[in-house]
Amino acid sequence: MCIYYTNNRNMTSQSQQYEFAALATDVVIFTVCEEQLHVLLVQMNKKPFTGMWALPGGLVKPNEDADTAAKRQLLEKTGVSNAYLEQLYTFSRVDRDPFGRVVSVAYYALLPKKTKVATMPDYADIQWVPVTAVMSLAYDHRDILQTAIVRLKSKLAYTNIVYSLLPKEFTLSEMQSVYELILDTVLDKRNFRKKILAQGMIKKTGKKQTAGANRPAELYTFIKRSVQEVAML
Amino acid sequence: MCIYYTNNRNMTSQSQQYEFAALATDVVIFTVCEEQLHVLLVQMNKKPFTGMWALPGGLVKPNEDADTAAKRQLLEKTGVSNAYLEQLYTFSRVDRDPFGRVVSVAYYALLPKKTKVATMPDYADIQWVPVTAVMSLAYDHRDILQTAIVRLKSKLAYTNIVYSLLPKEFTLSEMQSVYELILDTVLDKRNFRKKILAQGMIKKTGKKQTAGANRPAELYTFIKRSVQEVAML
DNA sequence: CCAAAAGTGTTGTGTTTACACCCATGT
DNA sequence: ACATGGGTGTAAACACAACACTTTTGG
Repeated sequence: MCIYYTNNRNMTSQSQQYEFAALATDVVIFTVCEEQLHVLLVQMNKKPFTGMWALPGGLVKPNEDADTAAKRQLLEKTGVSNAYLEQLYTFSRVDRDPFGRVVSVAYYALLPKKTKVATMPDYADIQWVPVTAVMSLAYDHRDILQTAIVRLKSKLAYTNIVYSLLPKEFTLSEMQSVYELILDTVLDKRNFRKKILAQGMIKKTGKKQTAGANRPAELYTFIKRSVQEVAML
Repeated sequence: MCIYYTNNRNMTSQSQQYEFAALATDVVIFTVCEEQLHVLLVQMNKKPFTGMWALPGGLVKPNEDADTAAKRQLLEKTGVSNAYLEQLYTFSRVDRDPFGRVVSVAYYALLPKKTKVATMPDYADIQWVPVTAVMSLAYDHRDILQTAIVRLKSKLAYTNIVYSLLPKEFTLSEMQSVYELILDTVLDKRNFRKKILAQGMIKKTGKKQTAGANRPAELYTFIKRSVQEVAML
């Protein structure tokens, strides 16, 4: 665990004042279920945070860039490999990790539904938690989560990423409810449908979804599942 | 230059597969002058990039977080300490630096006008360059610059940060021209003025600015110089 | 008096909002 | 038959886009 860099850029005579940092990623994994925005949290079983909850994360390996590490974290924790994943912000407070200089490149991911998660040997527990129910978290993870929520809200309004929170086929009511839950607004059903359909981004599948004692809903699907900048609301 | 971390988070028996990285910041410093968006570049005098141009940047010190390091870079290169400065993105490609693992937390800064810059001993030269004239850059700095330009455009449209590119007192024509240059659009003078004045973010100073053989322009100033999310155009 | 940039309103068009009832199904 | 959520149109208010001439100054 001793690494020697000889000739680094800008490292002149006073190079002893520079240090190396451990590089980590933490991933804020969101999903919508039971009419609430949920985030995936792990419970730590190591000191000094034993018993506390934290975002899933870990060190970046020598042959990985941060994106790859985040993708790996997501896969390890959820088994999902094709979710929406975006770099969020880099957190580098000197004292953010009690064990030393650890810089975290934070990411956030969006999953279409509550995926079953397996408890991992490294953690005491792993759970989906409604964001409104999140109390204190280890490290600076509260800040990371807060930053992720702000980013998610703004991305929902200005892009079509809502597709990554919805299953392949979905009803317009489901879609509207995702906006209402996350943006904490109430939307007019008729106006919402008019606007969304006018974007031309989704189409009817022809199928219908029967759910209980009411009229079955048309199922829609996204024509393109790629991010585009569009004013959604 | 040998650093030993004993007990890091998530570092279990297989910890030898983890490595430490040097942490750097690079700062994309923008300004508008001579009817063009300019970026501040430094010319390297060290191998293997001797003679090539790059973004100003350097290693983060042990007692600094990335924000502080970026602020220091900006101050060292321009003498400016109160500019708009925002984290942009973290670049972590494994081979982005030929000397070893260097992760760069990139920032971008906005200055109100072409500040005189002093050549520093560490660099062969330092210059304002129109972004359209930038050819290849050292490291992955071309990507960083491209990312910064995209971010700047979107921030200009959705926030009031244009204040950070304008002097304390400015004319509406100057303001319009900043939008036109950066967003590469042509705006209608009357509609622009109507909209900007309707935001209520700027007010007349009462002073006028005479510039050549024409009618003097009213000077305006921002009521609040803080970032707000507003649809500007 | 000419050149050059500053300043100023109106009208048509499109977009957004507000709002209430019928439809299809399961129990 | 009734409870439940799905689905639909219209009118008024507002925002946006297009458009041309007068004003003030310096040379």
